[in-house]
Amino acid sequence: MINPHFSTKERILSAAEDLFAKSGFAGASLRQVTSAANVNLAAVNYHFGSKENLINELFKRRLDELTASRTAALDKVRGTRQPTLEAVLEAFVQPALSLASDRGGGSSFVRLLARAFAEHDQRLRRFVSDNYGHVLKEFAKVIAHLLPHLSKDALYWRLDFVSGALTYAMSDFGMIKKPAGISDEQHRRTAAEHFVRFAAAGLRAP
Amino acid sequence: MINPHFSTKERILSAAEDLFAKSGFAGASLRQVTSAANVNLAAVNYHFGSKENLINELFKRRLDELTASRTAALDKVRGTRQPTLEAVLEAFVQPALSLASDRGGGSSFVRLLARAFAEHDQRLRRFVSDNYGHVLKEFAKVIAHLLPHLSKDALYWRLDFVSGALTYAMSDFGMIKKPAGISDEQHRRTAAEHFVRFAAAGLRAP
DNA sequence: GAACGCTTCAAACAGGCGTTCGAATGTTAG
DNA sequence: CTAACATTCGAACGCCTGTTTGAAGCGTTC
Repeated sequence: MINPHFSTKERILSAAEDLFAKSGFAGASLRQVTSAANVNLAAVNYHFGSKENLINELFKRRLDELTASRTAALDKVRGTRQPTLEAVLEAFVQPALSLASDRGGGSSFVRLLARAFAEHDQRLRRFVSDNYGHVLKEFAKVIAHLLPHLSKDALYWRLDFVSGALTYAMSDFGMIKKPAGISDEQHRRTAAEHFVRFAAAGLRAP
Repeated sequence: MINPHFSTKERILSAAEDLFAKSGFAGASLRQVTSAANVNLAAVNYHFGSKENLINELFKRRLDELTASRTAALDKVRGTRQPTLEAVLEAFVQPALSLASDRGGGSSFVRLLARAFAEHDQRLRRFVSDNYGHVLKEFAKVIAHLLPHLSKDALYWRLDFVSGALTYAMSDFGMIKKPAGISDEQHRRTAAEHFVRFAAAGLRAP
């Protein structure tokens, strides 16, 4: 399961991602993680200091990547002459989708994100919103500009619905919904198309 | 916090609901639960058999209530001459909202539902879908009838987005989004209005 | 080769976990 | 009052938790 060529630190991160996604942060123990990573138990505290810090590093690794490619995609859309709502949404979804399809185990992380959102653990929520909230604000600004008729309140609610829809839909990827005989890549593309269409219409609601 | 007039069993259920919503099923211990409920530790295993069974009973108590009132609301809508999509969505959301506003602590349960959704614990998912999936199917049928132009696939995806958006938004009720000086009841009503409008438009997307 | 820093290791730590047990207590029926 | 039952209680069970410790294994540098 875990590639032995990777460093101890990376193997711990990968195994932790998988196990936390499967059993939750409290549900998966460090012994399970280190055993899956083929690593000594004490390695976690040596490399990460504590279980809690391991969780933070885990999010940092993926979210840095995710927000970077989201920012890039958004800038690209902004550069075009007439940005459409669909294009902005695409810029938001596509990076998450390619993360989920990453061979490096990003699909577990997508489920982990959904879990983190459901948890009302203030510490984790704070960490995420502090470090990555600004990207979401950028998207909100562009979308607000594209929907000038919408009140601040309504926009706020609808953006929340959009992120909820995305989070939960993504957390199911590869679980139950994929029909047999369709490639992962194709599955994700149709997922993205459905989502963008749905979200754009919802945001444009009268 | 916990009403001492209630029976041991009920106090355990209430305390468990709160604590599990706050810390997760693995994160909250029976000692925390029984201590919050002002009840002896052994009472849980005496009344419920095990922690796992306590969790099941917890869901049963609320979901029975929720699905019953959803079914009633749907039947009412079905009885009208020209059911609108908005009315059907209202029938789906309103029972969840009044559960969340229930003085009996239903608001914790709403967050618990969001958590259960995010957990990919097969046991729990199975329990929920086995016992309450038929109500969702009823809603899906009515909505499908109202949107005849939609393919089965598209409908499936969009219903998933809708439930994701709802779950996610509801899990935040009373947390950060409520502006000061607005009553809970009013807050929930505007939430429902925003949601129905958003979801209806998304479902109707071209 | 000795000394160094970095990493791994087995073992142990104190503490919390779900569950079980037998005695004590409370409640109901004859 | 007594017998029978239901519930509560404190204590303990064995197991698992995150973390710490000190020694052992390394490759590098003097």
